[in-house]
Amino acid sequence: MQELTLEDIAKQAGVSRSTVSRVINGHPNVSPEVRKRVLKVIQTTGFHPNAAARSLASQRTNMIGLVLPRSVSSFFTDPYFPILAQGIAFGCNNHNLTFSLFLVGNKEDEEKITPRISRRGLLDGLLIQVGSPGDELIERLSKASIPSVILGRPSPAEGISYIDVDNVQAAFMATRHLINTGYQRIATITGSRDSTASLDRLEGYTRALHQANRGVDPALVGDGDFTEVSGYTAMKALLPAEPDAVFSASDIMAVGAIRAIQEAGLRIPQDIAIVGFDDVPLGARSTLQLTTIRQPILKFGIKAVELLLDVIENGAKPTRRLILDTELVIRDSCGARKLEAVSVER
Amino acid sequence: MQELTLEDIAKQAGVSRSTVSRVINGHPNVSPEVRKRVLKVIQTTGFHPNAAARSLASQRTNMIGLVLPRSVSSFFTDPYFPILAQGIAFGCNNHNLTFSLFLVGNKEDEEKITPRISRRGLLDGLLIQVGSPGDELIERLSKASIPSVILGRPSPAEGISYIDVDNVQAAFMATRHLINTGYQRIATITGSRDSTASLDRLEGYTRALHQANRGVDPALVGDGDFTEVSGYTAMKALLPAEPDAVFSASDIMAVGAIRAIQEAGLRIPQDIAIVGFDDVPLGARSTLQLTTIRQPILKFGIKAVELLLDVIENGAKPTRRLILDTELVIRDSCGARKLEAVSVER
DNA sequence: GTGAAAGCGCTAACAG
DNA sequence: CTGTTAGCGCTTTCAC
Repeated sequence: MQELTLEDIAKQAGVSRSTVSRVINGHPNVSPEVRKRVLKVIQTTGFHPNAAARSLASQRTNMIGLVLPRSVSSFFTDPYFPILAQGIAFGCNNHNLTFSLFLVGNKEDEEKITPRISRRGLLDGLLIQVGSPGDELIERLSKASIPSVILGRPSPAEGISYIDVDNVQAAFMATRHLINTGYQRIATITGSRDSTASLDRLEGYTRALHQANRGVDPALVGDGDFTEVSGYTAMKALLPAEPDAVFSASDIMAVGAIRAIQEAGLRIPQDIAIVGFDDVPLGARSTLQLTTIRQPILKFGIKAVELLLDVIENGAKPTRRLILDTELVIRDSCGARKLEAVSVER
Repeated sequence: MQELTLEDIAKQAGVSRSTVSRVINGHPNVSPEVRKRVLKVIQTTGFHPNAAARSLASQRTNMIGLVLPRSVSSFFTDPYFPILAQGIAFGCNNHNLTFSLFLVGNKEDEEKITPRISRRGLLDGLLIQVGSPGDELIERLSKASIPSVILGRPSPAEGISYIDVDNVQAAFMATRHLINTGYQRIATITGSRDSTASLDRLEGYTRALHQANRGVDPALVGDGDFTEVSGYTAMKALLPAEPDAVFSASDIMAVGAIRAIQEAGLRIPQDIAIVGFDDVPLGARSTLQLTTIRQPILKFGIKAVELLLDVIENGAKPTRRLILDTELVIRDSCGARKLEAVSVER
């Protein structure tokens, strides 16, 4: 019913189309009274400027996209992505952007989505989740010369703007905490080996051990892939090596590991301590309070939007790097609390 | 770099702009040879038509939005929504639609998002998740006269197109299964009482009981709100009434209930049987294999997109209703398997 | 401070 | 089957 245009509003307010455009876009150089008059007409008519026309004329769509490549199959399996999406949605709401989601399910989707995404006049910019190196999606998309920011550290990272958390430092903290708490045989469960996040976390683990003048015992390094079942399997394989503590590269894998530990009749943290990574809400996934590294996922999403906005507005060069800090959250599963209680008693 | 326009392609192919437009849009009335020639130029130049210009001229954006109202706070807590989002994304990929996500976080977001959504030239249509009746979002958006389909049964539903699963029938099946398996004191844990899904599930539970000539014992009806912790709390409150089976209106609440049951030192299904609803991947949330009602969530999303497309293309009237079927998935938690095994042994 | 006018890049009659 | 032409509804110089 309301097929109103700028022209209609202009007529009703007794001004020109340009003036209406100015007040809508908050430009200066409009006399207060005229502005008021126009605003009033807009209000009463419930007018909304046509988005397509505006995009066409201004060369800005105020839309950004989030691309989750095929290799990110855990979209609905790991709470990480929903939270991330929510953070991005918040960021978009803050800046009046529209948030569109591109889930690449299979090769076919990839073929279809790529041209759609790189079409000009659709998106102002792109947030791209790093996947496995096999995904040549990042390359392809960056060739499309659309402003973009990678979520996570890509490899190689030259000439690419990205946002990441300090995975090395985080894993270092987690492992050092285990060392300081007194554990001797500290194992780790890695994420997919082809992800930089996983590699960085392994690096942090290694560094902490080295700093304590210990070596990395291959028998204490279990291979996971960020899924819960992989955590379970890896832990089972680790058990014969008799670790007294485990640093898991994700909470979800930690949940799997916990199950393996409990099934073996061992107690946490008395027999084996465990530290996770992410601090996602596990709900009743386990009764145990998990000590973990808190990633600021929501903030990560919000910051990613802001970084992308910066790239959109000020150009892709120089490339930006934004590394967010993490935090060690000590709860029950690492055994440090009890230790503390004991020392207090002394 | 590639600021190509239709005109450029036309020039290079030695035809007019309209012809290029025709081949891009797959219109008939283009000679095969010309089509081939144009296609070739498009290919080599890597040309993509400008989306904004196309939207403006055709009055179609090929974008649809999913709106999750404020009352849906469980976006990252319940796997349901990520799976739904994935289904919608698939549907969009199938039809070359762009999928935008509107997460309404708070009242402020709502104020900001509503006008953005109802702006013409942005979205062709809207998928709106039902929330609690308090959300006047549906009303507001439907007033914006943008084609839309509600996800779930709204109340009232007059004049509104929606897609839903047959919650009454599903809950009926679940409860009847419990009855047939031989349980006498069958409890239920409801979802938020202001959601139609929850009300319908309670209705199905009631009907099954009535059909078996049993009444509903208020002491066996526990109030939840679709969160896991509410399932836990509701179950604790139910325990004194000594139920021998429980139908939980969601899997996530069932997980909470299971925890409560186990903490009370009771076994599942020997002491208390339990049936959930949704069939979402619970992972190691519980070691137990949960008998549940399978909702075709992915399909739900895909169908929703198709229904919306129908509304967009053929008008909002008559209003559409699409009700998808569910399925009872028998696993361990209901005790029927064992029963079966026993009867075989006889 | 305000209006006129020229596009933004495409689609879609309408001729031919 | 193909080209010409008129917009789609807005932003944005450029005069005044």
